[in-house]
Amino acid sequence: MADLGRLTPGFFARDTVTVARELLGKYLVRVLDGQPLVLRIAETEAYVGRRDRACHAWNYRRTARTETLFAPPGTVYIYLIYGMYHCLNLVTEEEGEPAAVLIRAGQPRHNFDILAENRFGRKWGDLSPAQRRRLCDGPGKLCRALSLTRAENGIALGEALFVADSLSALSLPPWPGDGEPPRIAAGPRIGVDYAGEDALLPWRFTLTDEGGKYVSL
DNA sequence: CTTCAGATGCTCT
DNA sequence: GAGCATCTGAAGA
Repeated sequence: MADLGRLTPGFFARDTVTVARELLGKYLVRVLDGQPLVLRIAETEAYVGRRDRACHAWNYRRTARTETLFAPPGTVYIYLIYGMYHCLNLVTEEEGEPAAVLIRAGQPRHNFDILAENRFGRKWGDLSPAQRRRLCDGPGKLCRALSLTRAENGIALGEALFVADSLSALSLPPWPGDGEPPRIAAGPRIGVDYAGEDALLPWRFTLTDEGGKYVSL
């Protein structure tokens, strides 16, 4: 029953903007030392190399870094940004089409103490309300809380990291409000001014329900 | 609540 | 050598 409810490569082998929208409300699971750290995905962005100047692999640009974007759908793409933070992406479309969804924010759902330790070096109970609210409300913070680095770049979704459809698929109790159909807003992506006209594409998606408190900036 | 400077190192020109 | 799909802490409104 463990694999039921996990998103498969087929989910990711589709239009990237659609995948970015549909990942909202799904559960990102990071398994660390046998413990599942669980976030409800609250903010995503689509990057499409074929046509998108904001994408590292724009116009099929192939370098050591972008090589992962050409991998099969469901591959994990993690890169270092500003010398000290990491960004988590999930590769989409057919193999050879360089595209991915950036996971920008999530709401803590399970193993709060480990998430808090990874990010602040303290347990959940010792965090201020502001720290709790901001635990995973940005791509760098999310990677820190989940202990994801370039060590995980290029792996396939599987044992160490995967996306689940529901909490029940993880044998976790329901979370109040998570059962409702997600309300979604779209807007321009963050920090891509260098991309010219493509910076205006409404390819950033956020939850606007309770999850709206957990999206970046 | 807001703005702002500085951190820090990899990637590509 | 320039720039980057970011974050933090300090200072002010």
